[in-house]
Amino acid sequence: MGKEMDLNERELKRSNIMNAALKIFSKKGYGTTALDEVAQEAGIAKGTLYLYFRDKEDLFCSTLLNFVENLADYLKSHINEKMGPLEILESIAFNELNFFSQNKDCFGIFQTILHENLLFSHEKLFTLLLQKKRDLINYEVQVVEKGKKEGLIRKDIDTEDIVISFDGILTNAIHQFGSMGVFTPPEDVLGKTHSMMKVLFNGIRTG
Amino acid sequence: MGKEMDLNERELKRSNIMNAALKIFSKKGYGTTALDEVAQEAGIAKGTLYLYFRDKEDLFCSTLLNFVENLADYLKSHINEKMGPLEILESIAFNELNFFSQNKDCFGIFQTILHENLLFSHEKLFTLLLQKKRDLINYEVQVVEKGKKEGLIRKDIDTEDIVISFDGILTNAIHQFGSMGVFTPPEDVLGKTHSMMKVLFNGIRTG
Amino acid sequence: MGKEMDLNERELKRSNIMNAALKIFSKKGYGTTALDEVAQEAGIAKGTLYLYFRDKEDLFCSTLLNFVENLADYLKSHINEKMGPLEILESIAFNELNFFSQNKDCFGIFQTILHENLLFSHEKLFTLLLQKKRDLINYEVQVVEKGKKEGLIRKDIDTEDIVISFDGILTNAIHQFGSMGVFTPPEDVLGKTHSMMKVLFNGIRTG
Amino acid sequence: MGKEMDLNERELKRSNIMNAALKIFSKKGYGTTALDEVAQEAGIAKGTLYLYFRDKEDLFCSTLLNFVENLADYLKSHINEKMGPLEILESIAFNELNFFSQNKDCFGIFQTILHENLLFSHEKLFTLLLQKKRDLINYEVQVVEKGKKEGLIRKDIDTEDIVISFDGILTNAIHQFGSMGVFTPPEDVLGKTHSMMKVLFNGIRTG
DNA sequence: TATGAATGAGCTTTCATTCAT
DNA sequence: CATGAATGAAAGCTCATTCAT
Repeated sequence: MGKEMDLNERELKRSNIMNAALKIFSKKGYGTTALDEVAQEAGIAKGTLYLYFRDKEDLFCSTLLNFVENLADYLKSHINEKMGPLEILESIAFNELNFFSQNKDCFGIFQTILHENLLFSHEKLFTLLLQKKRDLINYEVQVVEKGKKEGLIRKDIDTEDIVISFDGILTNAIHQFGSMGVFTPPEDVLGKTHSMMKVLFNGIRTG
Repeated sequence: MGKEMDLNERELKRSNIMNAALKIFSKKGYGTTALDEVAQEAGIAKGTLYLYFRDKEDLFCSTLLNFVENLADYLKSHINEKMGPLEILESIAFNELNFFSQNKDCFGIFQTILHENLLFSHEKLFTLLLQKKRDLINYEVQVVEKGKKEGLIRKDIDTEDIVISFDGILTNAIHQFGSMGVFTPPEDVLGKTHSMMKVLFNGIRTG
Repeated sequence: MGKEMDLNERELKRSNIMNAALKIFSKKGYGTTALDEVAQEAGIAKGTLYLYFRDKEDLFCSTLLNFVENLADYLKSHINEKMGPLEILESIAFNELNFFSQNKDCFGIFQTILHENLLFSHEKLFTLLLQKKRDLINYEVQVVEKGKKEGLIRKDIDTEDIVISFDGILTNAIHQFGSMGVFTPPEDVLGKTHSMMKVLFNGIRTG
Repeated sequence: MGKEMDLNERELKRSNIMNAALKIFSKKGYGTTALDEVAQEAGIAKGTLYLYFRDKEDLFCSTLLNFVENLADYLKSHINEKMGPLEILESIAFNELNFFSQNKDCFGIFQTILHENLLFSHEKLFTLLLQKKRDLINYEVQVVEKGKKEGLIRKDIDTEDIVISFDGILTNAIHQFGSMGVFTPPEDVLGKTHSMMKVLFNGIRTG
């Protein structure tokens, strides 16, 4: 009956759906989420989901992939060549905290990414998702290595351990933004970031 | 089987089921886990589950509660009064890493605890579970406070931030033990722990 | 099917399902009826039932309510203001017998209404159902009272006893229409009704 | 290990179980009754039921059969050869009302007998049950026929219709004793019986 | 005999997916 | 393209029945 859809328009609608899906998957996890609810959140009919995504798994993986890409782009956009390694780590921390404090709906997605990933072990899309996650980590590894070379970061700790620590601190801090965290969410993200980075950079031990 | 069951025997069977459930829930999360699989893992019939647990939610919450209690007990059993605050943190880190490296099936349960908790907001058992988690964190808060009083820990970082960092580092490290971790599991947990704690205690910045 | 459904169409489909349900519930009672069979009788998939009814109990109560309403409407449509009390009772008897002789599937529903009502004591729908039943009985009470005032009905018997007798005779007669009745179904309902009413109106004693 | 059970003792235990079963089946109907509850009511283990009854159906039919036999025996024990037909009908009515007013638990069993009978169409036991019911009705038929011969009962009404009316009035009256009847249970059964029989014997029409 | 833990078939219910409109 | 009613496979849960003790 009608016109074919503009490619951009299609991409826009996909994006709209993924935003809704991100919200619901974040809140409920994969297995517990009903597509009914995603459709409702997106303001479309359930059947329409299948015009844009092959199936639930495709929607899930696409949503996560999209999210990780958005996050990575956001983080990269705040980094420039003139920054030193420590500055870069601080920037990543600040902007990641900032990103999530502005999108509180998504705080649960990290757990989903980490946890439900075994479900789809053999899917291309999932491999791609894992790759994206790895990319971010690899980038952090390079930054730390560079810091070591420049004599800014201790060489007696495995780069691997440093990155794990950095990511762990960040992830856990983000999680505290969620509704059921033990501590209250920070009013100023900047102060929080400094505090966190002080732990990482200077340790907690005195003298 | 027949004849009334010994209370201990009943507790033993409950425990057996919870071990199976822990494994499956850890791997799949709550929503995606089918009780069929739990029953099979436990070597019992599906209906038998309902002799020991009211429903799926009860099984889930009981399993998590039991797990957290076991972990807390394990950690406490390795702490004594003579240890200083830093030693205690190191002990918690070492033994928690150790616990999970010996129970690799369970590495996913942390995400489940953190993430799927919104599902059952109004259940007593779940409240209890949250309480247990909080207990552990509160204990860590006390240790850090004591460290500050004794002049061992910097007073210019919020205790809250320190605990978040400590837990984040640990949680993320544990997660790397899981099968799809970015890094390979460490052969010696002791070395890993020292490395992690070095980051926390001394920071990553040089001189 | 697609596109929003007409309200009348929805009501029609609900009605179709309730007709099937009436048949099966009548034959088997509540507890013994499997929704599989209802779906099959209605010519739809099992899942479709849940698009029109919340659950089995809702289907059951709705079906009974619908049935009682239909019966009441049918009976009322044959009564007019010019009829005397005895004529009205005879009309109710005749048309109720007639209704069931034309819908033999439903002869068992009375027992279901009477018997399984304790199951759902606290449901709104069920309260409504009881109310409908009561309405019919209250109407009969009024008719008998009017008959007494007009000097057509003996005043030395409790109205309550008269109504119980009237309903009992009718109910039992209807039940004889069922497949395992002791007596064979009457060929002419009119004759049967006269015979029944003769018992009620004139008693069985001679002279 | 032990003695064989005395036949009377066995019969006693069967009877105990059937009493419990009668209570529960009366309240819930066949399909909705769980044997757990019957066992609990009888104060025995669930498995023990199977030492006395082949299966649920056997328990159900045996219980009904036993009940009908008990009722019939009770009714017969109050009839003697000197009584006239009308006296006999009145005796049946009085004693049946009396029986149920003393065993209010059982008021629901009539519906169960009438309704759920189609379930077991091909069972010997069920045939037997139907036979017992028929026996009672046949006896009433004979009494009415005798009444007609003696000129006490109108010959212009089918015996069949008279018996249906008699049973219907009784059944419905008994049902009013149950908790959800529209009318309140009578304090004196004797008065109630007279009232009911007045309807049957003399009709409700004046002059 | 009596027990009650264990079983698993079968039922209720949910929800990803399809397809006629 | 969009819809949402319909589907049916699969999941949670119940309970009649069995059997080791």
